[in-house]
Amino acid sequence: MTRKTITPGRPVRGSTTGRPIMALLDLLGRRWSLRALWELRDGPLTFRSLQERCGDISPTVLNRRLQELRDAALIDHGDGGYGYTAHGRELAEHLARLDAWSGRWARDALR
Amino acid sequence: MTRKTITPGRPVRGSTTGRPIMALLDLLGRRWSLRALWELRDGPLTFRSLQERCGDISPTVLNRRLQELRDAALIDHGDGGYGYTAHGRELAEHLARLDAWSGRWARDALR
DNA sequence: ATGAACGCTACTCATTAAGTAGCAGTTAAA
DNA sequence: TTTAACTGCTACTTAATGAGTAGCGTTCAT
Repeated sequence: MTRKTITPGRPVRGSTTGRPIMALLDLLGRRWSLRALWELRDGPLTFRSLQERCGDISPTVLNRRLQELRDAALIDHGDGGYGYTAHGRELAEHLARLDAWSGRWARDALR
Repeated sequence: MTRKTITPGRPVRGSTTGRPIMALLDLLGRRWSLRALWELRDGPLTFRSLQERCGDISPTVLNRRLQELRDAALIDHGDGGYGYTAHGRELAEHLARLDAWSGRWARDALR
């Protein structure tokens, strides 16, 4: 099996430069990637409970995303299920800041 | 025409809570959303040059993403083409921080 | 009036995700 | 020692989304 792994340093959808940010935007721009990362914020989750928290996302896709995130060393699968790696935790902090920001965005950007 | 607009306060793919972060993750998790926002970082771009910078993405999809981002008040279309709104600029700052972070991630997360 | 740029829209075809079923492995209790 | 409930998946079919290409109706400068 040849997996479509996202690896910084290698070309990526719509970019041949291999700049890390491109790899990252490609990875996170896939359906459910961001959401899955977000749902792990309070600690590891099993495959099935993560699936449930993502609104009963199809296991096919969830599994694909999890493999990609694992290949990217953002999550791993250990005791308690899927959880952040050290780098994943750093990325999650960025998401937490986005969460705070999104409140303001929601309050006054629309209407 | 009924557009699939992402609006904080309204339910979204895989979530019925309407939390702003859910709307945001859904919006940004669509293909080319993040990339398009990223490519506007140095100033407004025309539809066609934005398309070019995204690796000749199909105009159909680009247009859809741009409409969504416009509806979300993250970009607008004025002199010089598509550019950030005030909120869009704030979001872009988050992306800039991700860019900085991704360098470290690339350096020591893989191999 | 011609050409070049603009922002699109309309198609067809390919890829991706959704949705549902179920399997093989582990654990723990009866 | 089978039963039950969990685990992480995989295999399918169908639906939705994106890719790819052509070209239209503007505006602008020549």
